[in-house]
Amino acid sequence: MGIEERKQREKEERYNVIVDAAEKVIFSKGIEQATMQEIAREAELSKGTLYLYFKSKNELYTAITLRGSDMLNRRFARALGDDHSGLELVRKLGRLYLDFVKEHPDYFKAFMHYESMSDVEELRESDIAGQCEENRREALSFIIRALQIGMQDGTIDERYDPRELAMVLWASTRGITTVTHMKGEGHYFRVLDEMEIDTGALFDSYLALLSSGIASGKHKKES
Amino acid sequence: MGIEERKQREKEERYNVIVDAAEKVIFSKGIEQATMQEIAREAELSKGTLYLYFKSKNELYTAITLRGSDMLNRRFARALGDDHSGLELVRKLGRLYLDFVKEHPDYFKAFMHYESMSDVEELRESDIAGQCEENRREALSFIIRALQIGMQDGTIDERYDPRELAMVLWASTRGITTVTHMKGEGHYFRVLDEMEIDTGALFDSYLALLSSGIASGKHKKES
DNA sequence: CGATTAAAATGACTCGCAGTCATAAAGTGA
DNA sequence: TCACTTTATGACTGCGAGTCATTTTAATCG
Repeated sequence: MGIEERKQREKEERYNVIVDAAEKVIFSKGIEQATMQEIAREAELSKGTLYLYFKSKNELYTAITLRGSDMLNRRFARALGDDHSGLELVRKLGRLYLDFVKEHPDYFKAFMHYESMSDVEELRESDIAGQCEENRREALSFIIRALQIGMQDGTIDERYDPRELAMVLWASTRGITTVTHMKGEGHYFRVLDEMEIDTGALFDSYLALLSSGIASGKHKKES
Repeated sequence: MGIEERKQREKEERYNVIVDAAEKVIFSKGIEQATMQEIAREAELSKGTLYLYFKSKNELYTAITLRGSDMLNRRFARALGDDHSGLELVRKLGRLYLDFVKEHPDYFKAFMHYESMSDVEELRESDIAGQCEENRREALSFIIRALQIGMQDGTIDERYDPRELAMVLWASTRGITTVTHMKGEGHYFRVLDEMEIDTGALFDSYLALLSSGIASGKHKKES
């Protein structure tokens, strides 16, 4: 009796069709200008149906956030499988994040929006937001693991608390990627345009700075 | 003939009355739930009048952002007058930013919203947003100055490009303050709650990390 | 196969708000 | 007091999020 399963599958399929449509519309006109009507049209469904799958427009946008964070975490997970030193792994994770932002600025925008909503009651009731939180936890755990590997193989200073340090790295890297994101097409951020700073160089500076801070004595590259 | 001046003054006064009212309403219910009608009531003016002073609800919120950034910059400016080493100044600026966020989370929320709007056309036409950009430039220039002071007095490694480094510091500090902000009342950020990390300690770690990265050789505090 | 019931989809409708604009009031100057 | 300009008003419009009574589709059973 595979009927239940088939129904389940069809439900997931519809869910994905809707999120696909939402991405098309929201990525092209922005969350504020996008309307549920248009997303419904794009998905070839009625507006009402959208509300059978998502509690609100915001939750639908959260589903997009979830997709982005899934993708990012998959990349992180893959990198952790590689055979690198802990310090290299930490750098690698940072670089993957940056690449992701450059490659998928629309998902990053969704991340930003999700964060700016973090004090809205509505979020807490949403399963989808719950999964986003789970992904955040996982991402952080990847960094912690990389740090622990580094402490074992001697590339990272073992006097740090890996959990605290992971949070510091996560947060500060997020800041750098935000700036990189805003350097992109169509953002109003004058100073960034005027100082003709290359964001690649910016990120390299950042990594060098951090590396020298977290590396164990013998692995610091001092001039 | 002080009539023109008086009119000017009255205009500014009304502007401030409106922004005061907007703060009351928006800070208490959030930008999405706040209505222009209610802000008008709070300001004891009609809704139409609000639109004589602000192009849109978003621009009104931008005016709040401007107030916040003015306040922050004033604090920065004051600190730069103090007699500190460059390295200490850089740390001081970071700490001032953090204190500001803790003291005025609502302004910081406005900052976040302003950033998440940076790709909306509308912003570019707004004088008020222009002043926000000017403030960003000024804030960055404070950091650059602190770095230059440090390079002169020998507390900061002079091999860095101060402008690039300033941007790195600005961006990464922003990331840390964001996390600190989200640790506060009513934010949905599970990992942060579960790991019972103190944000004060987090910031200290961050500062220590950076300091060891940017300090000149003789000013590093190695164990 | 109908017939019966359950589940999913629909789109017309409500409601609330951002933003407008014709009208009114207040201020200015002669 | 009148003519004219500037500022304020709130009724009004348009639009879009979210709802829900109704219809359509699909599963279940005799």
